[in-house]
Amino acid sequence: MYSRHIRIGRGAATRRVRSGHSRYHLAMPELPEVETIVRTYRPRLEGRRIARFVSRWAKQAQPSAAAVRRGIVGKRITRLWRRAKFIVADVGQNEHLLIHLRMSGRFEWAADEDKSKHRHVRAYFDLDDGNRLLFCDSRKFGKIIYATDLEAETGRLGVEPLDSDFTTKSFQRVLRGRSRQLKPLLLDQSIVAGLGNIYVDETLFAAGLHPLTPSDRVTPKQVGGLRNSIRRILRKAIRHNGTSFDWIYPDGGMERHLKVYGRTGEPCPTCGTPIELLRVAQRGTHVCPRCQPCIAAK
DNA sequence: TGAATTGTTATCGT
DNA sequence: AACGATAACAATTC
Repeated sequence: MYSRHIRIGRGAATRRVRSGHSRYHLAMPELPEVETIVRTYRPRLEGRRIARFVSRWAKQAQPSAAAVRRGIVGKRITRLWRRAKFIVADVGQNEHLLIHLRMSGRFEWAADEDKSKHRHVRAYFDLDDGNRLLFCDSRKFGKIIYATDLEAETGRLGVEPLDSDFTTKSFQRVLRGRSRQLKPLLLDQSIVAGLGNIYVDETLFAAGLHPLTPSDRVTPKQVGGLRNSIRRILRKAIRHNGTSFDWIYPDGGMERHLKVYGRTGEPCPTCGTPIELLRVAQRGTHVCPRCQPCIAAK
């Protein structure tokens, strides 16, 4: 077992990567991680009836803990799927349980013998097969939502990047129609849904684009490259079960394939120039200054 | 101890 | 006014 330490900014927390019992946990579930979770839990959740729901931190339940309980208890989960970073459980005609993990949310089984994972239990679901599903979330930013109108919850989300309607042509219309820095644009869930800090940095590097590039300065060829990079990297990340920096996603393997994220100061895999850490849209942002030249605004 | 962490939303500025 | 950038916020960790 090895660990790698990464510093972000002056005096920032040290991250221990791929360390078995790390207590430095900075999980950031994005589309590939949520997809992995859905695939992992689907066999044990689809077809199950929810016998009990208990909320221990009511603010995370919407519209209220009581409304979630009334909405889902006694209902059968007919389908578990994903929309952007939402986990969606269909529990009836026009009835849905949506879970957003935000920064630190995760599922655990109460029966798991490793009880060290059972800290920060904020809610749990008892199933008709006797299993108890825990919702753990140290930062309490996650959301548990009961919705009869799915559109009201997800209607503002943009295109699914892996869907066929995410085309270079449609993406180009979006980029050309405004002048906005690429990184905040890609983080905006109402445009392309599901990207977060890790995959935005990775896709911009793959496309050779600087995060501050104004969207209307991106050439048609570059738009195609960026769109293809987004799809290629997300698919690859899903294939590797997402990125795991810690115990929250113990089985992910994508972190070994990240080229700039979390690699400040390390040589760029393409040209050897040290990876730089910038702050863009309040986020730690990793770039190769040579492969991703900065382009001025119009 | 205060700075760092993310996605969403409110507010500021041009 | 409309849009883009920025700050605030949720709470926790060391």
